[in-house]
Amino acid sequence: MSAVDKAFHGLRHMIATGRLGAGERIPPEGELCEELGVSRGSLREAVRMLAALGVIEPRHGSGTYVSQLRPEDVIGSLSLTLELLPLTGLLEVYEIRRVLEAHVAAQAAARCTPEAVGTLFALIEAMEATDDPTKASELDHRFHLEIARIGGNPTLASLLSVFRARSRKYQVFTLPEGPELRRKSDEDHRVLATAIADHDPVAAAGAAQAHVAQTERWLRAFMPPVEEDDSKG
Amino acid sequence: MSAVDKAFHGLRHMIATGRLGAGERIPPEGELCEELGVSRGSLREAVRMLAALGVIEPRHGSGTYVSQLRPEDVIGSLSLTLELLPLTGLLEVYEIRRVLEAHVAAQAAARCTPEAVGTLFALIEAMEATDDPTKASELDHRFHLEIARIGGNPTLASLLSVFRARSRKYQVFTLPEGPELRRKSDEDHRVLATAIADHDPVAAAGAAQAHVAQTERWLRAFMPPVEEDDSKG
DNA sequence: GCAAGCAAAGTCATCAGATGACTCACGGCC
DNA sequence: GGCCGTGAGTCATCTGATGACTTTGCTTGC
Repeated sequence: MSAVDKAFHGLRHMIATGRLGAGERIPPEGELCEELGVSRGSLREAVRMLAALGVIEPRHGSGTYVSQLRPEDVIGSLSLTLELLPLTGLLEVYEIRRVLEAHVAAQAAARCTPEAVGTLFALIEAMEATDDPTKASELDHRFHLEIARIGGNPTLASLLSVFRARSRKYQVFTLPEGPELRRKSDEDHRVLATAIADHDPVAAAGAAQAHVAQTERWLRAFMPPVEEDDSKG
Repeated sequence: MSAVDKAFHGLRHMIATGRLGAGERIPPEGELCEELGVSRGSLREAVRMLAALGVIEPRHGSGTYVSQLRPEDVIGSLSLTLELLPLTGLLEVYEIRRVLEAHVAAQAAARCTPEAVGTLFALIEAMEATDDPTKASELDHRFHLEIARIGGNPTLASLLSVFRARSRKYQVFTLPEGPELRRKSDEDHRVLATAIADHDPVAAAGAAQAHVAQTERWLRAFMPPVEEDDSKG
């Protein structure tokens, strides 16, 4: 076993067995090097691996801390790499989204509160009011995130969040056909939110599935290639 | 932006834009250091991060290669960290599994071929024939993997594979009640495989969902803590 | 007594150099 | 023609040194 592997599995084991708890600061590099029997360089590579996977978080000048180990911490690590998949992968992701969005919509319909319904319709109105495609996309994301939150499964919510981020890269609303697509999308949102407000899981699931399928059809039809994405260079 | 971040995003960008294609060998460390303007140490940390995420793969003495960028390459990176989540996270994973296993079962019922049916029943018989809980667990895994494969969505198949691995860590079959649980599990498998063979998506989805829910109930009931897992030290 | 600012220790970040280990292809040798 | 050694290329690891950042605690001035 290589030195980096030794350090990686050693650290992971410390966390798995509870010796290092969530949120806790891990020993400084020097101590860990001695305990694990590797050099600082190898240890740092192992630390970076776990950091990329959302398990630990180094803070310059302070120390390295175990993350909260919430589902979104670990699942969020996919967001940086899922968009590297080729397009066939994206279409497969849409199939998963159809199923899961339908499920969370049904769950949300069964569990939603009046306040949650208020939030949903507020987001819809904000979406309909704006002309900025970027802002609309952001509000769309928050709308679906809110439904997933109401659904009551944080792991599922973060998984869908990652999948949506992959889809959102394609910015379908900025196309010439954008306004028309947005109008249809806004309609879908109202149908979905109404079904949730009515506590009608079947209608909500159907509306969610149809909405995802619609987006997927647009994407198949226009298929704009994604090239650059470093908006925050 | 830190040196490691610069190297990480630089490499990721090269892959995202197609400058480095799937399976291709990336330039040696020295060249990349010069191009990205970082030291070898920082570059290596970035390489390790991408390797942990399943995007690239260093081979000692040969070079560093971009992975095939298949869905399982990227999604498989979750398998090392998902088991670090606390138990509440595991139960949330089961909810996702219920939905997705039901979906793939339905898809498999719609798409399955006679050969695939033969494979399924062969696995079932092997499962029923063995007394070794570990081997039974392995065959169980292959059985569900085969259904997911028939379902036709590799991304979904690898996602479910990761989720099942998390559940399998709990080794429910090694409990005193193991034999009885296995008998019930084998029954479930026959019902599921029969529904798929009959091209009955509704029955298949129901059987799959019931099977996952059953496993989940056992886990809630017995809840054996997971401590160690370094079988391959 | 208190608050602002400063100083020092602790920690991670980065770089540079050197050596070892492994892979692979080329060419000589049998 | 096949086998084997050899050397170039590449990644793996260690060591040492320096810089940057955070945190803490103390000093200083009011």
